[in-house]
Amino acid sequence: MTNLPASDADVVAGAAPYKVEARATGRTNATIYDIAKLAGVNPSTVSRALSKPGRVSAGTRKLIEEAAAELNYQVNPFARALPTGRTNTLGLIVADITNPTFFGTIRGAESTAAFRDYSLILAESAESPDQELAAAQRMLASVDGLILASPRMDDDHIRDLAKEKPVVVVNRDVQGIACVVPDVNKGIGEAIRHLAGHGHKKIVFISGPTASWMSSQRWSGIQQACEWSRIEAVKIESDSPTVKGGRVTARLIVGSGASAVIAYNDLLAIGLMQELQAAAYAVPDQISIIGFDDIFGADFTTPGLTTVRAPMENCGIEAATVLLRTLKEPGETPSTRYIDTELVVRGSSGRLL
Amino acid sequence: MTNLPASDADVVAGAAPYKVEARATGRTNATIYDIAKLAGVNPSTVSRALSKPGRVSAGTRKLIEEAAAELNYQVNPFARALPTGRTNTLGLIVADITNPTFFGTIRGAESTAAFRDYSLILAESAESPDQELAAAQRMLASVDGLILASPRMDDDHIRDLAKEKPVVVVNRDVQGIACVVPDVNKGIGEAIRHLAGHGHKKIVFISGPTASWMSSQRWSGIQQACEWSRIEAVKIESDSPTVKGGRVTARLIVGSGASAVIAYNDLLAIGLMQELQAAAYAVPDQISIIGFDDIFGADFTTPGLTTVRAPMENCGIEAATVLLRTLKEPGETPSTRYIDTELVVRGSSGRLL
DNA sequence: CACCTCATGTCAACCGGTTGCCAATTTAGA
DNA sequence: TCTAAATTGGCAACCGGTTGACATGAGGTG
Repeated sequence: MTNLPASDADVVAGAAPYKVEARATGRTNATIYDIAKLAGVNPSTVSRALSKPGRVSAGTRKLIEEAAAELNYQVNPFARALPTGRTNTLGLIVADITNPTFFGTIRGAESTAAFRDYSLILAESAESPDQELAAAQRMLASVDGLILASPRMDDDHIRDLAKEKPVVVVNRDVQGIACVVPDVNKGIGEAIRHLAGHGHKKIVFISGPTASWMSSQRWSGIQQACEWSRIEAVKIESDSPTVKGGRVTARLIVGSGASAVIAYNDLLAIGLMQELQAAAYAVPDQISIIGFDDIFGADFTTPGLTTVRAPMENCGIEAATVLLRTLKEPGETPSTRYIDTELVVRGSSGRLL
Repeated sequence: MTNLPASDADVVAGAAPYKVEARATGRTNATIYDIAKLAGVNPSTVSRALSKPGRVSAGTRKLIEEAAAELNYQVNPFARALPTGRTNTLGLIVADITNPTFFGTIRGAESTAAFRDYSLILAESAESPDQELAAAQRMLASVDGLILASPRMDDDHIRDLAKEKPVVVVNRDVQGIACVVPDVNKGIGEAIRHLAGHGHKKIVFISGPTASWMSSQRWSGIQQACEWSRIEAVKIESDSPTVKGGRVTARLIVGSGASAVIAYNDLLAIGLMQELQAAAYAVPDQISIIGFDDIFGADFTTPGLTTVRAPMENCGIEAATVLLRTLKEPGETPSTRYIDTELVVRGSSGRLL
């Protein structure tokens, strides 16, 4: 009840409002200052011991590391990011999380990032260029670099992003940007030789969305390979690259006179196969079907789907690897990396009976 | 070549080492200080105008917002997180990114988080309890809360994590932790009634991993429903809850005398169906097959797989919603939420012929 | 034994947004 | 018109780890 202690306590309380807040938010972790106190050194020595090897004597370093271990110390990533700008985080934006093509990309990027002690922030654009750009903008501040998987936005927008932070694009070739793209040619070559070897003379390609860069890549690859193998190739448009879209094209296929179909992706191929089988067409005895991607579930069908596998997990790994390398050694001129594709032969393709 | 300008420049360079660094790391964004200068107010006023509505006059607020827009200002999440501890980020750890069961969870959590302007950090534990715990520990520092989807670690470890930051568990019931769990009973009831209505008298349940909480849930639900419907139910163990595991059990099924099978998950069901069909058993004419989850691709099979759908996207949404609510209004006692399941009837189940 | 080099440790400013406290200003009420 | 109440604005400390500049001490050489 005397004035002095009370006022003294007030002053102290007023001087350190954050301590209260800190406890309230559960931020009770040890700091480098605690370590410094325990180890009897200066905080900055602790900082250097933990982040710059060689700057501190082995003995002191060991002392500090022991103290850190004893206090169960974990660096505060925000405190580290604030002055340095290094966030140890990668951003990944995919067009559609439920599209199985991206599962592999996500996994590859995540595992690669985790291996180098980077975190991965994931966002989805729901196939909308605007949402995609907005998500990228939001992310920019909190990541060291960005991976865009099958981006839907303009090339120019991508290049704008790349001016702020390193960007790697998967599944699309953008001038002046580091890209990771499946090289369809190897897989397509295998597919066409496979069909030619089984006596097919005419095939149909069911294309994807007309604006899709990938679809045109695949079609021109098929045309080239067919020319080489003296196979006639025609193109049929699909309204959407989905199972349903595949079903719809079945009628057109039947009338085309082709004995084999290559679809822009597995979903189309599966839909087509379902519809043909429902109409009592035998696959592959009457018609062979080949897809693209080798998505999860491509082997669930009866017969299993023959498909040109795009190793998306490898693309994710490669994209993250390129990005991490760029972060470590900036200045490299961006280039496009090609990931080999390969034909996975299952039951849906074979000899005509 | 005169001394004065040179030394002057040196001093300036020495005095502001961070500016150089800032440019090098691309951190060229506007700050609240830039806004303050442009709007002619104090930086703290800017801070309040942007984060605390009502603390600043409408006019000043508008002025500040215009300045912010003109400078294309984005808050620095690290600078905000450092003093407040609020990161506006949620962490999600899944056991296996390539397991299609989790796709829905990821999407649901991501969309819910994004809607409230939260970011989502994703990590995978590769089914390892140790890796899972390590990932969670790493994440703790950078997120406001954590979602654990089908965690593999001990209950106690989960509770330890929950002492640090709010935790929501999906697909498992942990005492004292907020959980989101599919309630299998509705779907199972529908499945058993469906089978009973088609005249089945004896069914087999192919169990999942023996340690799996979900598997025992499903089995006891099936037992109860079967008792009610006067159906005999027996259990067969599988070595792994995969397509291959399903194939292996086919022999056992054939010898069991049951006319219908319910598998712990869709992968098992699909493997079983493939193997039975390969041995010329007719599905569903000779045997009905029902799975669990309704994973991506469950409708790729011929016939399509009848399955008890676990709406994992809803689980992800619910988990993120619960977590965000907890962050806004702490103190709520954690409880378990149940998400309804439902039977999706496709071609793999029906009347015996 | 003095001098120089090099390794090691210390100091203090800094990143950018937040917030408790108090001063200044406006508005309302008497 | 003057005072009291209510807004609004400004100051400065603070979150925690990083880093350039400098001090200190140990080891090596002539």
